[in-house]
Amino acid sequence: MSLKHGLLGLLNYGQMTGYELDKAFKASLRFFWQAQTSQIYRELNAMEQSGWLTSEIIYQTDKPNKKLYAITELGKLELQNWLAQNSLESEFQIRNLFLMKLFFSGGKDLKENIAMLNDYKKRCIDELVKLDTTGNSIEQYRKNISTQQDSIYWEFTARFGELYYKMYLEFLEEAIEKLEELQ
Amino acid sequence: MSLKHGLLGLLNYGQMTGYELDKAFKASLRFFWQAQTSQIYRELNAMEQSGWLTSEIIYQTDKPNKKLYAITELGKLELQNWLAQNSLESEFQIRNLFLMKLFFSGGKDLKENIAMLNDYKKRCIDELVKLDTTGNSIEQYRKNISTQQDSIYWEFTARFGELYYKMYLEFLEEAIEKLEELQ
DNA sequence: TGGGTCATGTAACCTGTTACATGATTAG
DNA sequence: CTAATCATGTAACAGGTTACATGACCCA
Repeated sequence: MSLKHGLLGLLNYGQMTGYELDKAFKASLRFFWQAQTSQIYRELNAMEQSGWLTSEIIYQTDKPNKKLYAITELGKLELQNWLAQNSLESEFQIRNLFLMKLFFSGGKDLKENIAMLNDYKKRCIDELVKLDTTGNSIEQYRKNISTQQDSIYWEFTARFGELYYKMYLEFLEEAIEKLEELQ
Repeated sequence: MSLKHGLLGLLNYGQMTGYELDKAFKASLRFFWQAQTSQIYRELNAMEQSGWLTSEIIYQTDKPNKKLYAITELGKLELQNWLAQNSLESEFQIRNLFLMKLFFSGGKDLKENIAMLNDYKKRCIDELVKLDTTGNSIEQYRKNISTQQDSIYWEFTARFGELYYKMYLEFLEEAIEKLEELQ
């Protein structure tokens, strides 16, 4: 359970509709968790049934009606509990398909592999550029949504992204170099 | 689909039973992918039905009978196809619950958060020690199972692990320092 | 008149997790 | 006598993915 807690975390900042949550999720949490729109609606339903949320339908004439969700006391408790317990094992695990592919790449020829690593390198640089942009958006959110206390933790996660992709880039460059030596 | 391809990759080195695959998976791929024993058996079944594998029952008197799997031509093709196409988007995504928790940690008090980061730091050091040990096991596998061509890619994935956890450690130390300044 | 935004979902499927079951042999 | 190793799974559930559906309003 993780998407549920991400949604709880967002709703703890204030009431939101599924549509808004979807956008907020994709704007702020997308770097370390991904969720389909359909999954978000499904989870919101389940969370309401668990008593973590309440909803209210807002009738609109010019736009489709919407369902505004609010976190309950039970939901807040659940969020606090989740935040308090650090489950080191599960949270430390990596799942990385690129590494799995790389592990089995001995069967392919060198040139193909060098090309592959160069593709990833380009992608890596893209990600670093994107992070530069989101640095500013944290500034904006900070003023609008939340207390200053939160923003330092948001910056931490952004910093992780920066360090991560820099490390990734370093790794790719090193690997490309080693493969080129074999040619 | 990823576990299936990991299993294909292992079976491409030679015939194995589900039990052996489970152990091989946990020995070599566990760093970047995790799988339950029950899931491995289930996937092997599905893969045989797809015609990627064939199986042969080995009758034993002193031990339980076993089912030896071998990769088919179709399976090899599937593996090669998977290796050839690099799907940058999905393979680049991170899923990290620790970061999600950190993102929402503004509500907790400083001391708790510093303690949490220190727990992760300890765990990080543990992982670095573990990787040091597996460095040797690659050496052993290299001689036994496969051609020398493969081993460079195995070393790459181990190197990624090293860089990753060093980066993680650096990140945690930096974050702890910043939080301690706020006290 | 075609595409984007607003807004909600359902259905089917695939993948991953948890808990449980069986039973012989062997090493400490 | 107890725990580990060998060896196979099943069942139920939780979580994630893909494809599809609806329909009004607004802007170019």
